[in-house]
Amino acid sequence: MITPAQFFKCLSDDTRLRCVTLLQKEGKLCVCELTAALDLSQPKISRHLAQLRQYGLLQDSREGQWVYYQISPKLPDWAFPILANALMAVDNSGQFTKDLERLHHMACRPEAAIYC
Amino acid sequence: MITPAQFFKCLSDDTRLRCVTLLQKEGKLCVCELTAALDLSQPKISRHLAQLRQYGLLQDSREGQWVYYQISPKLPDWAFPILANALMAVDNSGQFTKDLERLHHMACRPEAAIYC
DNA sequence: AAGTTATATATGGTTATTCACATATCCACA
DNA sequence: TGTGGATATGTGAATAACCATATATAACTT
Repeated sequence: MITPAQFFKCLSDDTRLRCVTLLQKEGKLCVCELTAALDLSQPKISRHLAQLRQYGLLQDSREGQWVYYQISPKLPDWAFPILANALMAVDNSGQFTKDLERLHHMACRPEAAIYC
Repeated sequence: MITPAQFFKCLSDDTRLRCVTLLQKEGKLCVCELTAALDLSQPKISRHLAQLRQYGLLQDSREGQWVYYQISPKLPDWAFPILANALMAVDNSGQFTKDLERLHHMACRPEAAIYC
């Protein structure tokens, strides 16, 4: 089980924090959506997601071609309030707002792929 | 001003997390009290405290021979709930309990120095 | 002023983190 | 079976973090 220090280390990198707070807000996103939202290279995102998955903070699930990530529901009880507070900490920040905008304006999001 | 990622990095090391949560619980402690409570070398504690001070998470104040540290009251608003949750996360853990015990059984704590 | 205690920093070595670039794997679909 | 999009990983380099030991500063005491 993840320790508090390990948990905070997961949130101590800007790329990881942006991924986690986006997932906290949006529920479930695939790698390509996170790549578009954060405007970073796919390998970079993928590595950080793997790290978060290995610590047990994220859970992945494959749906055909896409791998979706979400906050793991199996986290210890103390973790969830901290995630909620982390979201409040970054909400209203310019960075987070831009990430959300890029996500919502993304062309051909997988869930909407049928319309492309 | 400290960023959320920097703030979480402060809490991502076990030594720093133990210092911060002890201070969160006890209010104000000097270096020698923290050294006794954590049962670690004084330079190690001092370096981590300096780091926390430089990020603005802790505030120091000299009182004669002793330098006291406390959680900085000047932290951004989002930081305080996270600190409260961090305390809940480590509370009831064996480590935190032992740290508190060592602190309370410490011989000649500065505040009680007159009785030594 | 000298000695003692409390605290801070400097140095050097080891390990961990992060990144960019290239490449590999996995899956869907033709 | 092959092609392309989505995701993962291997590698090497730059940087940062951490630790132990030794040393330095600061203040109180006698």
